Amino acid sequence: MSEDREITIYDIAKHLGISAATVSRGLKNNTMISKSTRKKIADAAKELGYQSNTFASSLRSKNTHTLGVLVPRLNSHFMSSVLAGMEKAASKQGYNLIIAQSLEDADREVVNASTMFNKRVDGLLISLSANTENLNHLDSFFKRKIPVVFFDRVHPHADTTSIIIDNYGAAYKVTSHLIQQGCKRLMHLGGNLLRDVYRQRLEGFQQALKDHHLPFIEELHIISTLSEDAGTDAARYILDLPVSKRPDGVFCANDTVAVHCMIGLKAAGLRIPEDIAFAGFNNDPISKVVEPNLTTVDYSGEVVGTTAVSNLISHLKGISDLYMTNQITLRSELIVRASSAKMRTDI
Amino acid sequence: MSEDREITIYDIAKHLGISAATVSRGLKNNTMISKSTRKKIADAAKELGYQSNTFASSLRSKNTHTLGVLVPRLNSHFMSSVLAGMEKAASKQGYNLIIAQSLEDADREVVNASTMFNKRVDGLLISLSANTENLNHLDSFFKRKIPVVFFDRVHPHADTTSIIIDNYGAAYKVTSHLIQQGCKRLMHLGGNLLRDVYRQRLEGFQQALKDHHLPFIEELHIISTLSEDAGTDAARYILDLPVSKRPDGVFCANDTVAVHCMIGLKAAGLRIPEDIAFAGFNNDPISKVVEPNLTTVDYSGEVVGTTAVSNLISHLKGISDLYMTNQITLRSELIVRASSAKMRTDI
DNA sequence: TTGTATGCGTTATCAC
DNA sequence: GTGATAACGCATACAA
Repeated sequence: MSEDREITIYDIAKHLGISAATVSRGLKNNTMISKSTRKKIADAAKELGYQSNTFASSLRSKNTHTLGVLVPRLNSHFMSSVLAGMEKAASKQGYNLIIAQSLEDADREVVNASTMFNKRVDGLLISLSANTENLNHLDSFFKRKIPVVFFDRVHPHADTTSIIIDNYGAAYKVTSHLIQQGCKRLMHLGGNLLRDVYRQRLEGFQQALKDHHLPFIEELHIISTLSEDAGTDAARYILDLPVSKRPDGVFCANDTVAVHCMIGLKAAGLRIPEDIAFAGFNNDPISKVVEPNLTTVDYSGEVVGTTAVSNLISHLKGISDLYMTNQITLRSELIVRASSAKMRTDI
Repeated sequence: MSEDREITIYDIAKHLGISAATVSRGLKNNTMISKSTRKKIADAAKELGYQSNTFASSLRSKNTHTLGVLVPRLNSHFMSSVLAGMEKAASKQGYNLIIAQSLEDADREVVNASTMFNKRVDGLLISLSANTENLNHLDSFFKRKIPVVFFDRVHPHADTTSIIIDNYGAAYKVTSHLIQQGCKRLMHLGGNLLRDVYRQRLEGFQQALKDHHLPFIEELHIISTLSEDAGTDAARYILDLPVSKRPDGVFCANDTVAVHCMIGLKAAGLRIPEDIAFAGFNNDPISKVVEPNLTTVDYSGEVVGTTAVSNLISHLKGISDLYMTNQITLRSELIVRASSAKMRTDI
């Protein structure tokens, strides 16, 4: 009974004895069309089971109401919060998300960017892979003035907006806090320095040391992927150090590496924070579960996501200024928990 | 200098003095076209900065190489693993993902399904919202024979494949394990029974009780959203019970609720597993962090994702059988950890 | 191996 | 308010 042919506005037009143009307008609630015909059109559409064809529309109207999202990995707590925020904000405004991950591989990022362009996304949201070195793969976007918004793993570029937090300041604050708790030999478990986020966390750490006249000890600076295994490895590294060379406080660039380092040390009988204090970054759910609870930096992935999308869409709609805002710095907050409440050792 | 007009196959054709049809074929490496012209076309494309327009192509060829993904929430550890797996499998086969979340709201799910259809996704991957009651919103897909694959939160339907694990069996095993550890008053912290996953976990729990001649105690059956707060609430509920009425073992439908219930009880001085043993579900990262580590059921979200996508795509490509496989049950495994290693109380 | 002609479903433009 | 028509960029049936 049901033809396999697609039902089009022409079918509705024929059904009602009006033109396809009118149907097209009516379906979009164009006020030019009389209220009564609009109603007739809507009814006929429902009756015939009409479902608009988005890309026929896109082809003609030149916009897709689709945003491309390019992330290093989908499956981290932070990133999935960001995506949740993005999806929420986008769908509220009638936009869809097409999502791809680079898996920290710059080549894959290049391919994905090209796919996004071919799908003619109205805008691109991107957090760079660990080893992306330039933005050549985004040139098509820049040339065609398709707005690009960076978030988290950003890269300075004139024509874009970046959504970030003050990584430097937060790291400075965390480190100063550890120092105030009595730490004198501080360690840093950091991420890839090619990415600003991790570089700035390192720099904030270093500056805090300097301001408090403490040394930056190369031996106590480890760069890793910040994974669970990296945390376990770091614990082993610490345990292998002569006791006198061990750190008495560790600032980690994320919570995962912090927690699994703590677990490794605890298993070896070290006390936290008495022997070694800890602080992480992200306020991941595990930070509230590990014992002692992990001091960390809280900032909302969801807000990062909604902010990025809102900014992009308002730019698309021409609501924003002529030029895009260049940088949006979101709030972050130091959350002090037991892992850094070091007992005073000088009594 | 750069026109704002899009560069099309016609531009390439003109540039080379050949027909657009040849260009179209050449770009897709059609072997009909001589190797030399193919090379010329590729070169010209690069030179002119050509970028194919996916939906002009889709309009004509009637497939989009895009899969729709509809999930209750993006930001859970399990779901983001699933999505990561899906994206990996899809991109490997040249497909893209367009992702939306229902936020556990059936109405939003209806809207999203319609959007997906309007975007003419080649297939749909869906995990149902907590309160979805029927599949009417998927009728357009069924009618047009657009393949739909359910995963996790599934719903039986003739024309679809479901990717699941044996929730009943896993729950039965977990519960039996708790009983073997000496638990006699078992509690269940479950999810919405409208969803098979949670219903089956309950049923496996109940059957294990029955088989071991233990009672199912209504008072010790709580249904919740399985959130952190739900865990905290459950702890309070348990603490408010007269000591003699408290459970000596708890089986939770996910790890989040388990862990936060444990934390609440520990804060009140209860010992785990001595006073109350615990088991969860999902093998979430927190299960390896909480003390004692949480006994749980492990199954890979990533495998769920890749399986769902592979199955869908092989169906699209006509590689699979004439009819879709109806149900695929993936492996799950009981992971015994300290939270259920109850001391024997009968010595 | 290549070219011609047409249509996919919609919207923009211009006319009435 | 509504209609006729062209155009969006590409792929395909058919012809050569």
